[in-house]
Amino acid sequence: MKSKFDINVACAVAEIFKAIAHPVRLQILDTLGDQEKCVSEIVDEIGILQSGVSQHLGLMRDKGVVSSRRESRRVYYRIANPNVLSVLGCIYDNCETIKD
Amino acid sequence: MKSKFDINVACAVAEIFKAIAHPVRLQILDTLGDQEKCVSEIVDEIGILQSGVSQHLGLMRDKGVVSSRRESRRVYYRIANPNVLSVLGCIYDNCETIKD
DNA sequence: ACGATGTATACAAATATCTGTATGTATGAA
DNA sequence: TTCATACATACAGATATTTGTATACATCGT
Repeated sequence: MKSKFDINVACAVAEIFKAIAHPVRLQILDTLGDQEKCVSEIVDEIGILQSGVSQHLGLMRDKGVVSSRRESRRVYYRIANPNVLSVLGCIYDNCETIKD
Repeated sequence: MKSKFDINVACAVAEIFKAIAHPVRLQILDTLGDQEKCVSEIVDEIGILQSGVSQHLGLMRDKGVVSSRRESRRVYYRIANPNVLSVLGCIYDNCETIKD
């Protein structure tokens, strides 16, 4: 049986996974959950440089993982791709086993 | 609310995701599903060089994503981490939307 | 207009990943 | 032992990712 994935679909899915597959980005997505947060809130919670957070957010926005809206001086981000929330749900459900 | 993930857990989870986040490795995992296949079967189905398949399998084995057993000349691989199957299930369930 | 705050981006050095070529190792058959 | 099959690995050039520093841009208050 051939793969259900052709190479194009595999590449598209891999792009999503690559956008998630980084410790800082996982922490950002985790702190976002189904909420909306601005960059400075995320910076406070993750504890890395603002430029780094912006870069990671920009990368995820380019891949369609998060979306943003500006409200006055602040830019609010949220998880845009519902599949990402599903996948994160799988992680939480299995977090203990994934850790090991 | 601080992240449920500390940096160590985030790194561990990211390692799993990095092991998955590649077009060829996604195709390998897809063709494996819950079955066991030997390297040459995978090579036939994915259509890339044997050395490449072995390298990707080795990487995933190092990360605990797949496991292997030798039977005479052949080495059979299967998905070892049940979380990976869960996550792949999420992808399949949402494949149409992920593609876009 | 000016300064302060909040966010984004350019750049570069360090590091990691990917992939083809060549070769090595393990097993079984003759 | 020798050969063929099946798989693994070493190596290296190409490419991509990561991260800090510096700076640019956007918005608001005065």
